[in-house]
Amino acid sequence: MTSAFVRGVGRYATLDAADIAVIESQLEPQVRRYDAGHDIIRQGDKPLHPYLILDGWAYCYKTLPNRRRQIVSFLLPGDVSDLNIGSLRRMDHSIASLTAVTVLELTHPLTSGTHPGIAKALSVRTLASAAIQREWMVNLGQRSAPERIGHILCELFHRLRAVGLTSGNQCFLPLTQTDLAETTGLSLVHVNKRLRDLRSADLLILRGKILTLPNLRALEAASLFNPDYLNLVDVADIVAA
Amino acid sequence: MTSAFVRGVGRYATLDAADIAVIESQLEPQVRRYDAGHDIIRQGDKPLHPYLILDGWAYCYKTLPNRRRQIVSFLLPGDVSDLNIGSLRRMDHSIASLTAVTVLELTHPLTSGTHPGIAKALSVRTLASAAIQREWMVNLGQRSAPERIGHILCELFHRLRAVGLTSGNQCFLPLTQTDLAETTGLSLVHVNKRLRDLRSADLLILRGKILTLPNLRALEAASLFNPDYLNLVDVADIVAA
DNA sequence: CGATTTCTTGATTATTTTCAACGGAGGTGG
DNA sequence: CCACCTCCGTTGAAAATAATCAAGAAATCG
Repeated sequence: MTSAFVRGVGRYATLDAADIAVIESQLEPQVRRYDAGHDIIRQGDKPLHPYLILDGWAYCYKTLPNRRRQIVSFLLPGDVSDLNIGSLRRMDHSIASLTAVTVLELTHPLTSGTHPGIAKALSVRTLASAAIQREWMVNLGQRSAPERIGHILCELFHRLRAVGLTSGNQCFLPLTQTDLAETTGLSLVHVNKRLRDLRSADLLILRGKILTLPNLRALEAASLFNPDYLNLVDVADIVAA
Repeated sequence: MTSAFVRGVGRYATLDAADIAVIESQLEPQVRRYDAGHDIIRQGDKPLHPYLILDGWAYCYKTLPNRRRQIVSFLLPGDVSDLNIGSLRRMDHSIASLTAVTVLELTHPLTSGTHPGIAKALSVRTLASAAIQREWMVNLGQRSAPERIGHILCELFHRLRAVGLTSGNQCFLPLTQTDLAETTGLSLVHVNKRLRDLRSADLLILRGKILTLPNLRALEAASLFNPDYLNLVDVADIVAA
């Protein structure tokens, strides 16, 4: 259970033995599980505390009065939701589970200055999320439909690989085309058609919920994808070198 | 000089006399001025420290290899750029001045845990930026062209009003139509035409660099704008109540 | 197995971009 | 002071891109 924390968060700062002991001793009571497809917290609710994803996929979204939705981020194992969220009066967005998820509720002792190593690691992780959000704005504002779709798939693949959740050129991808549409700001029908183009250009295979990227470099090039913004320490790249 | 700090940041947390003394004693050496239209730090550079805007407008942007640009945020007086930015290897975005700006460089003593009141106020401010970024994603992904343009103008007006930079229904707006295009992810030509529509619907007047909103409520409604996400403590609303 | 969700496709319509051109404002140097 | 230049705003027309509408096929789930 600790492993997702260390994999996802410990990577960005040195956690000493005392830090890890704190995490382990405080883990048990604050771990929660949610089934797939449930809201964990809703837009308008009073915020409680940040969450660290231990296992499964979650996502953040905002709803407009006209019922349209925009997915604003994905939370993968090791990811953290907004750290100081407790300071706000109301949630400006909802967080929901995409698959069954296990989360760690980050109650005060873990995020406060009492354990500087942990707090530092968490805040660097938050900074990484901010960089991802900026890149998503570029995606939504400046890239064409096929580029947007390819870009988000490249991003997810890189992020999953960094936490050991890929195998070869494959990963689990629990997204429907509707989810992809709400992520990329495109209509469902358009996502379907551009996905077909990418498939027939042999840039991806999407069957069941398994995504295969037969030629990651080519998809990256076609999507104007550059992984620098992710600030990942990529295990696969280290091993390959 | 302290006033912009207290107006923009002190609003979100209680700063005690000692905090304010620290800020004032450390202000002088770290204040810098930039002329309009200059990069303060560039994508790819090694990050130095966060900035607090004391006066003037700055903005953050990302450039794609194909020369297209996306503006990802505006920094108004009292706003802070990413706090822990020093932890990253390279800037994922550039920061530039739109007008002449005065900034406070937030060197370590101000952001560290040594002055918890200041650190808290700054981190709440960062959280507010994250909420704004999420709303921008909704803007880019889910709103139509006229809604996008109206929405960003409403946002800027509210943010300026919250720091006392509006007078009546007017404010200074140093943006060209090209800037608006790079913010909203639209082409320059299209921004020009939708702006004309908004003008002829009497929802805005834009002459020189003065923006007038004769009917803010109507523009908000037309743009699906709801100010909750800004988490502002709005002086004008308090006075009006 | 039936019911529901998800995926797929074609046709039509709407929105947005691109291309091309011109006018005005403001600054610079002769 | 005027000629010139550049940046900014404006407009019309054509082309490209994406949304909407409608309907049927495939997959998934109790």
